[in-house]
Amino acid sequence: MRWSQYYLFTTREVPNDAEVVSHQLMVRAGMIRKAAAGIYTYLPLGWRSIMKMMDIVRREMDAAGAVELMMPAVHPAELWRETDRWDVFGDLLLKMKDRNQRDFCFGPTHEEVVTDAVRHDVKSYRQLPFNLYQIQNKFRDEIRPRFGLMRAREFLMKDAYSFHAGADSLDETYEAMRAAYCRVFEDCELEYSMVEAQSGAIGGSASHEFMVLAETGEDAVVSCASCGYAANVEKAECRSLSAAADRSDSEELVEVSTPGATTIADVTGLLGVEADRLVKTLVYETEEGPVLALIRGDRDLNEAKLVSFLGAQHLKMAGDEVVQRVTGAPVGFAGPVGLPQKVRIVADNSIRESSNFVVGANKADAHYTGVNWGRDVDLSEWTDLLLVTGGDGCPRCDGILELHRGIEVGHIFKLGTKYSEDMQCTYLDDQGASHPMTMGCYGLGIGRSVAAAIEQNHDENGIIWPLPLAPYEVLVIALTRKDEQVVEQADRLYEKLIEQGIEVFYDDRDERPGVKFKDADLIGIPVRLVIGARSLAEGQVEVSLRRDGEKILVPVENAIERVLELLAG
RNA sequence: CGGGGCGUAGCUCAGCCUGGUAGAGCGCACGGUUCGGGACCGUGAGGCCGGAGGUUCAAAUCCUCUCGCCCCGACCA
Repeated sequence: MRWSQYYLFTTREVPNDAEVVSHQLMVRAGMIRKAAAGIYTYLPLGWRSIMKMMDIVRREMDAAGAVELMMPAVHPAELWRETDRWDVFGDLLLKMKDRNQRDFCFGPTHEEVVTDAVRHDVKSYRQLPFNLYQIQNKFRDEIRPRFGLMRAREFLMKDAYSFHAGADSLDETYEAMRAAYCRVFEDCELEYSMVEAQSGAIGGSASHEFMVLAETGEDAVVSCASCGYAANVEKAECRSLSAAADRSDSEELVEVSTPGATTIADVTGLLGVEADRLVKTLVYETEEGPVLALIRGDRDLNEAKLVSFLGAQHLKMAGDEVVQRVTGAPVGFAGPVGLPQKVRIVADNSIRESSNFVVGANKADAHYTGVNWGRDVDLSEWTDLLLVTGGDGCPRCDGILELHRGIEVGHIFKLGTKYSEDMQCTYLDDQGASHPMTMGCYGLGIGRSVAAAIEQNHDENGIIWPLPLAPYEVLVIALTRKDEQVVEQADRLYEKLIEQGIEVFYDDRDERPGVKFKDADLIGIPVRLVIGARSLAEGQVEVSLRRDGEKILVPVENAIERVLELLAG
């Protein structure tokens, strides 16, 4: 493709609404254009990379035995009401009405639609298993779309759904999908990590996320270098923390005055104790009333763990009024001892084995010291509520966990029978007995993967495409339009490369060399072939890789050969 | 949705505090000089200052309301 005939406009300025580097570079390189918050046009150059990603995903899905189909983007509300998700998904569902005021939504995911199709078509265990996938625009009315394609409201996703007669069959497909996802991200040359994950709103039992490691990732993951354990911090476990306080339980319960000390830092400063001697008391609201959660003062609580322990539908930090009502004190002085009313208390294992803690006294400007479980307060509900972080002990071996940031580019779930039960998607077994089908589902963010690739592959001058995702493989630059020799040779080499089946982009614009080099760096095409008057006078052209920039002068007649060599790696 | 910030030319921004008829750089068009890492000179086009209402002789500027966008939190491929 000749640039002069293409639709590509780069910019020098970084757009004022782009925060992360992949977003900035995609806009500057003329790959995407924003239509509204989280809603983008994929411009021709961007669309090519997106299509490359889709091709890779298709190839691996097909190879893993999945079958492609295309489901509607618009879903009737009735299907979503069958699983209750019309309400559970909440405002994330982009809803609309048709002319008859019937409710519809734009599909954010397709469990309902695919299950509806399957329950009509499939009746027998003999027809199982199968795995259906599509690549389609999804719609989620995100509370906060951001970072360009990283969290968009309309975004391309590959979603697959497998149906089985029983868990063993699901396990096989799940494993095949896991392997296929690994191949996809390896094919893209991305540095990624598969981690244990929380299954979230989609539901189900086991689930794994595929994380591209990047500073700007919105997720945190921990991993163990010794045994390979890796998990999203939402899900991660760790070895029990070493006992924080002495075990003597000799100290007496004493109320101490702590005026204005509403934070852990305030209290440790005032009392001269370490933060791990404090117990943080967090007040949460659930649909079944308030709950207190206790955790060691130097650590954070993992709300996902609390939710699943409580089995709650909704969980949020209590507001000031609720805290006042439940503890009888303003925010900052809550504690488990001497509460004005009976409240459910859940305590983290991190504080179970230790004693002589400091807690809030449930009145303004006061804390207790020397608190001991059993003697001063009875705690019956113990569980793991810890938000694991770097430096914690690996739960599987004696290694130490490292903390990384990651971009969630894929997520696979064992759904079990959650949807098939709600929607009566059943089959008859060989005894003629009816069972709900066992399901799996497998999502992969197309645009997000491309954005993640840029996060991982760029420098101060622009994108450095991994070859498999590059919009074109080779960029031919005619450094000037004024020199007939240069133009003639560049045209010829461009045609030759096309004949070789190479995807080649040709900068044939009448621009100054500096502009062309800057743009070349920005759009990041992996292999560059420069034809300039100076070297051509000596019968040479210049071949280089975007990644290292090292320029090799080669005789014109060897140029194609060298380019092919570089492409081959 | 809570907290913060911003809407002025295609892009990045100044002007606003202290009201007086709209600015710069880049980009774009034309002419000229240039031509291996975003050249230079000249000329020019381009803005109901996000929208509505109000105060005022006079509003980009002050006030009210609205819409949009961005950042921090809960959500997720």
